[in-house]
Amino acid sequence: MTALGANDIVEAQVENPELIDRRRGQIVAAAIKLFGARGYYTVTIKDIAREAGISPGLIYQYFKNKEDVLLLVLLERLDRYWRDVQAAADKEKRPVRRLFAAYAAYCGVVDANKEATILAYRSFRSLDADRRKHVLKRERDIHNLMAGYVEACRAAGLLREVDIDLVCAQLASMAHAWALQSWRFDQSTDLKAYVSQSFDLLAGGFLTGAGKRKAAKLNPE
Amino acid sequence: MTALGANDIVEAQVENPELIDRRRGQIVAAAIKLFGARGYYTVTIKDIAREAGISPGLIYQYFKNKEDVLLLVLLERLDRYWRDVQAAADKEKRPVRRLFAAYAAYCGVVDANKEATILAYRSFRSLDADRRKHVLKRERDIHNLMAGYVEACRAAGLLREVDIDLVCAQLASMAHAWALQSWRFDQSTDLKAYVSQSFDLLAGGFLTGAGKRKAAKLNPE
Amino acid sequence: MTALGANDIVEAQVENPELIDRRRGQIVAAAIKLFGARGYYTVTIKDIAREAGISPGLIYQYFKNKEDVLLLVLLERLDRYWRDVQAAADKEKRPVRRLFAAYAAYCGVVDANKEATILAYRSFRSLDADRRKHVLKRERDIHNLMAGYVEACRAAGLLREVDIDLVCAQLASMAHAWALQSWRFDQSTDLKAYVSQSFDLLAGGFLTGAGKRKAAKLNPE
Amino acid sequence: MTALGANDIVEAQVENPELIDRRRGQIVAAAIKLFGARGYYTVTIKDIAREAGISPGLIYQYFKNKEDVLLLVLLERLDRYWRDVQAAADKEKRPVRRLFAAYAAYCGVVDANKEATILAYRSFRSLDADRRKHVLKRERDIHNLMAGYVEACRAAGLLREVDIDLVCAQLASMAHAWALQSWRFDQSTDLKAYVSQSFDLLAGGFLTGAGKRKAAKLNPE
DNA sequence: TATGAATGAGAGTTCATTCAT
DNA sequence: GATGAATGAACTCTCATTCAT
Repeated sequence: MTALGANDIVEAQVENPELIDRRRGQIVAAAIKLFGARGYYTVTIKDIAREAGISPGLIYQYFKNKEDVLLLVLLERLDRYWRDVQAAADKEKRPVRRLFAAYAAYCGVVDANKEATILAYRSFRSLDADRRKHVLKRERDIHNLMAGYVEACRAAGLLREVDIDLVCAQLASMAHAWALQSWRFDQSTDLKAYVSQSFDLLAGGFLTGAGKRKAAKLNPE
Repeated sequence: MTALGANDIVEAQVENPELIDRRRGQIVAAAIKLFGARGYYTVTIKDIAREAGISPGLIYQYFKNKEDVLLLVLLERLDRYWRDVQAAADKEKRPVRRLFAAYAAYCGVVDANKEATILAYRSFRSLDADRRKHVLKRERDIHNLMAGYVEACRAAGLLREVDIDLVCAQLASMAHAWALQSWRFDQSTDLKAYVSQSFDLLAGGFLTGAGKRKAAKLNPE
Repeated sequence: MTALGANDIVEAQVENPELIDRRRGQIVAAAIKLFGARGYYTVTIKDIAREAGISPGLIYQYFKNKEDVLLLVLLERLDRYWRDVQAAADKEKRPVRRLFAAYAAYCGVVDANKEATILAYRSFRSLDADRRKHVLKRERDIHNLMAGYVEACRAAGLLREVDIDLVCAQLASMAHAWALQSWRFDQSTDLKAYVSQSFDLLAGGFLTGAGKRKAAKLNPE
Repeated sequence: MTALGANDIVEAQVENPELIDRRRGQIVAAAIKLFGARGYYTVTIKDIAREAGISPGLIYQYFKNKEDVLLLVLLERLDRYWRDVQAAADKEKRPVRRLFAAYAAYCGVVDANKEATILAYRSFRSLDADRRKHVLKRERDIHNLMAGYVEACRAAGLLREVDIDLVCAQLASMAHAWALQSWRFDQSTDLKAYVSQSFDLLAGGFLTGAGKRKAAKLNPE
C-alpha cells in the first residue's frame, strides 16, 4: 500500500477507503507542487485546496492538520524513491552492476523530483517528533535497501574493508547533491555524466581492485 | 570584517559601528540559537528579542526585517566556516596533509554548529533572490578554498584525473552528513573516527596510489 | 447598484453578492459611525469589527485593506447625496423651484450626515491616487447634477451671466458649511432658516431680477 | 507675539525665550511642510526632526507631544491669515473696496498656503477639545475681522438686510474653495479671475444696488 | 460528503515617547 | 541644551481551523 491510504498514521474523518486514496492523492499532489516551489510555511491550506480543486474544509476531512499533509508528502516521496530504486536494481544480477543501477535510479528520481528532494531537507524538522519517526523509518528502509546492494559486493569479495553505513551515506549524499548543490557543478554537466563520474569517484574509494575493474566496464569511454 | 558589520548588505538605522557590531552580535547569537532549534518560521521576532535581552523594536534599528536577520545568521556561519578551515589548513604544508586538515576542520565546525548547519539547508530557500546571492557568494568562497587544496594535490601528482568540483561536493556533502544524516551512523561513532574513516573512503576515490600511501600515514591505526 | 456591491472597485474574497452587500453594509455602517466620530487613523480594524459585531478577520474577506473600507464609506455617502438630491429635485418642475429643492435636499443630507461630511474633508487625502479618482468621479456626478439645474435656470432666462461651475461651488460650499463651520452661526439658527437665508443670499448673486422674484415667493415670510 | 512663543498654550522644558522662538520656528516650519504634504498621522516625529535638522528628542524639549506641534502649526497659519488680511484691508478706506481687498488677500494667502489650508480641514479634529478651543478662538478672530469689514458696508448703507455671519461664512468658504475644490474649476482659471468672479457673485447677493455699482468699478473689464 | 464563511490568536512592524550620556 | 538609542504598546493583516448548511 502506498503512503496515502495510511490510516494508521494519518487519520481521516471519511470512511470510504477508495475515496480516501483518491482525495489524498489530489491533495498530496497539489501540496507537493506548492511545497516544492515555495516551502511548507508560505503555502496556505487555501492554496492547496485551490490547486487541488476542492474546498479548504475538505482537507480537514482527510488530514487532521497541515502538518499531516506535509507528513504524507514526505512519505509519498520516499515511497517513490524506494520503488524506483528497487525496480532498477532488480534488473541487474551482478553485484557491482546492481549497485550502480540502484545509484543511477536514485539520482534519476532525485533529478525528476528536485523540488521534493529539497523540500525534504527543508521541512523534515517542521514535523513533530512522532511524525519524524515515520519519515525516518522510510529513510531507513531506503538505507537498508542500498546497504543490501553494498553488502552483496562484499559477499562477492569486491568491497574494501569499509563501513557500509558510511558508504550508504556517501551514495545518498551524492545523489542529493545533484539537487541541493547544483551550483557547484558546471552547468553543462548532464545527469548521465554526473552519475557515471560520481559513481566512479565513490566506487574508487570503496571497491577493491577487482571491483574497480568491473565498475570500469560500466563506462566504456 | 565579519558579516555582522556588513552595512552594505544589511542596513541599520543606528550609526555607531561598534554598537552595530555589538547589537547585531547579540541578536544574531540569539537568532542562531532559536532558528537552529525551531527553524526560521516558528521563531518570532519577540522570541529573538527576549532571548537577546532587548526589546522587539530594537531589532528593527539594526535589521530592516526578519529576513535580514536570517541573512546575517547564515552569512555569519559561513564566515566562521571559512576562517576555521583556512586556519587549520595553514598549519600544514604538504598537500595531502593540508587537505586532510581542511576537511577535518570542516567537519569540526559542522560538529560544533550542528544546528546552524541544518538551518542552512532548511532556510536558504526562505531568502529572496537577492539575499540568496550573498549566501551563495560565500558558499563559493569556501568551495574555492577547498578546491585550492585539492588542486595542490594534483600539482603534486597525487590526484587521479577527476573533476575537482565534484571532489569538493563530496567533501562538503560528507562533512554536512555528519550533522544532517547522523541517524545513519552507529551512535558510538565519534567525530574523530568519522573524519578519518570518511576521508579514507573519499581519498581512496580521488588520490593516486602514491597519494593514498601518504593519506594512510595520517591514520596510524 | 449602490457603492457597497462595487466588486469592480473593491474586491471581495466572498462570492455570494447578497452576502457581500449585507456584510459590507454592516461594516461600512460601523465604519461611518466610528470614522465620523474619531477619524480614520484613530479607529482600528478591531474597533470596526467590534462595532459591526463580527471578527476582525472577516473584514478582510470583504475588503482588501483598511483603505478600501474608507473608500466605500466615502462613496456610499456620495451615493446617498446624489440620490437624495435628485429625488427632491424631481418633485419640482419649474427651474428656480427645482434648484431650490435640490439645494435644500443637499443641505438636508449634510445635516443628517454631519459627521460623514466632515469625514470626507478629513480623509479624502488619506486615499491613494487611484481611490481618490473614484471619489472624485462621484463628486463630479453631483456637481453635474447641480449644474444641470442651474443651467435650466439659464435656459429660462433667469440666470445672470455667471460661471456655472462657480455657482455650483458656492452651493456646495454653503451646504457643507452647515456641517463644517457651524461655529459661525448663531446656535439658535435651525436648518430650515439656514437653507432659506443662504439660498436667498446666493440666489441674489446669480439670478436675474425676474429670477429673484420667483425665488422670493419660495420664502413667504 | 506670534503663536510660536505661546508658552501659555504650549509648554516648553527650555527657559530661554529666544531659543524657544527659534527652535519652534524650525520645528513648525518642518511640520507645516510635511503635514501639508502627507497629513498629520503619516508624518512621524523623526520625519519632522530630520526635516528640521535636529534630533527627535529635542522636539520634546519644546513641545509636550506631537499634538502640540500640530496645534502650533494650525495657530501659526491662522496668525498669518489674520496679518495678511488686515494688512491688505488697511490699505483701503472705502468700505466696499476694503472688503474686496480683504477677500482678495484671504484668497491670496489660501493660494500661497494651499496645503496648509487643506491641512486645517483635515487635522482640526485630530486635536483634543482643549486644543480645538485655541484654534477656534483664532478662527473667530478672523471671522470678526471680516465681519467688521462687512459691517462697515452696512453702516454706509451698502448692504442688503442679511445675516453678517452668513456672509462671512460665504466669503471664507469661497476663499477656501480655491484650495479645497479646485477640481471644480476650469484649469485655466487663475487666482485673479477667481477672486473677481467669485466676489462679483457673492457681492451680488449681499450688496444693495448702490453697493453693486461700487463693486462693479473694481473690475473694469 | 462537501462547501466556504467565519473565527481569533498571533505574526511582523511602526513610532511616540523617554532617558542616559 | 542636545543627542539618538531604546522601549513596548498597539497597529494592520494572515491563516489554520471550525462548523452551519
